[in-house]
Amino acid sequence: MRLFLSQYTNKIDNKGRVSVPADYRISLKTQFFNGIIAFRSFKFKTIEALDYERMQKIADSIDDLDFFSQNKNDLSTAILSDSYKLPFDSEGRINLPKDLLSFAGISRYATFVGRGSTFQIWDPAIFKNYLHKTRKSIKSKNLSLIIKNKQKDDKK
Amino acid sequence: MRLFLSQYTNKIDNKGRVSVPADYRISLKTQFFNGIIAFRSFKFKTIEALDYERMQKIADSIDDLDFFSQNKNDLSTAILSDSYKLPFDSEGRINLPKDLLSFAGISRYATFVGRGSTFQIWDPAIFKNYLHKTRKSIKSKNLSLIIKNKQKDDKK
DNA sequence: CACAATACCATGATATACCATATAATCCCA
DNA sequence: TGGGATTATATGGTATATCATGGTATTGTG
Repeated sequence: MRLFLSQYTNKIDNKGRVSVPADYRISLKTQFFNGIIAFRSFKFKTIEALDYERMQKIADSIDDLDFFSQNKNDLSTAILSDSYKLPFDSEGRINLPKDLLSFAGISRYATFVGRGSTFQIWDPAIFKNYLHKTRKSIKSKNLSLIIKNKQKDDKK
Repeated sequence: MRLFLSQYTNKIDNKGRVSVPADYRISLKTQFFNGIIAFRSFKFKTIEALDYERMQKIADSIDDLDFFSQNKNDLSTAILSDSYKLPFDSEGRINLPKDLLSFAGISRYATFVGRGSTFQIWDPAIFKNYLHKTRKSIKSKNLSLIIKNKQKDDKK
């Protein structure tokens, strides 16, 4: 079972290549494609990334929506058409398109951020700032309560 | 069923390795990962630790397709991205990252503190101080409770 | 033919696996 | 119940494998 955790900051070389953390790579190798799917985040200045099989599921769920609905058109345009298939080289690196790099404000280093079933790719400084703010706001709430509630949800 | 109890203080060697108490290790071995998940506490100057399966449940509860929810984004990032997968070596030791050590103020020795379904890793001196304060406050609470009961009795 | 994308090879640093010993806990038999 | 034997555990050190990174060769393509 895949589980993306923790943070890893790797260097982007002058060819645009960057190593995907080895810990992530194991979870990303699927039957049909050895690499990642990446697209621009809707909420943050970051690149969203996931494995091929998960993207297939998203595509399937979009197909299930009413063909003529506005939602389907918006979603398929926003996600599917804007996604990149980024295969690994033999060393486990990917080549991040300039389009995505400039969107996320990434230049020399990229921070891989685990989010459980998916992960994100941030500029190190921008992410550090975001995490700091988020931690602050959560500190005031009761974390153990949040976790308990989430586990309750699982039983549905 | 896992149940972390008691306290154990172990030495951290110059490579950053520290033995997880044997008593805890049995509860931590899961199907997919033999080790612990550790992250910075939101409440105390300590490292929070739990088993892999418990972290999976937390991750699974984040809705697959919901890229739009602000709360879920913040929460999952703060917890999942900030946690470390720390596998056991063949002797049952883990390698505590410097990031976590400095956060918890740990240097040469680490105190493992059982909390039932999870446990914490403290600096021995800081924990001793915290425990002392906690016991004090409990004592005073008990005292006030006894007094209240006595007063009830008096009314008989 | 020129260029870019991809495949292939090399290396230093780091982390992991492996082995060895000291110490503490447990067991077992007299 | 005492005390030696045995096992489990914590800790220390060394060898090995993995990983991130840099570079070169080769392929494909316009």
